[in-house]
Amino acid sequence: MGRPSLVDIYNRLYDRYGPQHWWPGETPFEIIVGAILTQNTAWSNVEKAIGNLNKADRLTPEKLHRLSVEQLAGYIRPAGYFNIKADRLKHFLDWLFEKHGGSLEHLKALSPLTLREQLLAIKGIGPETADSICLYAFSKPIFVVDAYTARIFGRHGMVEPGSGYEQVQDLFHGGLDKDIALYNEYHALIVRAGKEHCKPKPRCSGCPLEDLPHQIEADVC
DNA sequence: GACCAGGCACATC
DNA sequence: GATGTGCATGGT
Repeated sequence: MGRPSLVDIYNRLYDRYGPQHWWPGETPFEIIVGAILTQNTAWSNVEKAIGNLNKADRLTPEKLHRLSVEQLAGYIRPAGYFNIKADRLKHFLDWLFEKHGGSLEHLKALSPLTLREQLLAIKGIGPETADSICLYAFSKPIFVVDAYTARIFGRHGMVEPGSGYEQVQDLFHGGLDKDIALYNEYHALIVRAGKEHCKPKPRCSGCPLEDLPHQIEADVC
């Protein structure tokens, strides 16, 4: 088996797992909040935090913006890192209201790269969070890279070991059609496969990509 | 109890 | 520029 294309790998993942129905958020704003809360955190914990905000009827930009950082932290506690994330939500909301009048429509009207650049300038929003917001909240054609993406494609020798975020992203931007639905589903499938088969300590057995070439022999279980 | 989770900022070398 | 550390809850 030689090196497969990105599309081959996509098909293999899709055949195994089927559509993942991402992003599991109701509205663009809920997706943005979820993107910040899910930083290094299991989605099940994020759901509890978002549930708290929903139950308290706070899940709009206006209502969240009125809360103090301490109040925010109280609601999002189950998501972990709640002090830091409350601060990050606050930074986003302050920026949203100061620079864009609190309007998500205003954000949606920005070009993909302008939106990405502005999001990255907000303290607490790094490349993955910015790109998740661009793709999943605003349907911008930007591929989302996460720890699983780097790990899986690194272990299979498709990106150089130690590659940075943009280098991994370039692989996908260069090798795939600029297709929002494809970007959306591909990232979700990578996360799905990673959860089951690509832990930091390798457990490749049963992985749909198990028989593909691996970079480091020790990475094959 | 150990390990892991859909990162990021900051300190230090 | 690379590498290490703090941040925290909750599931397996």
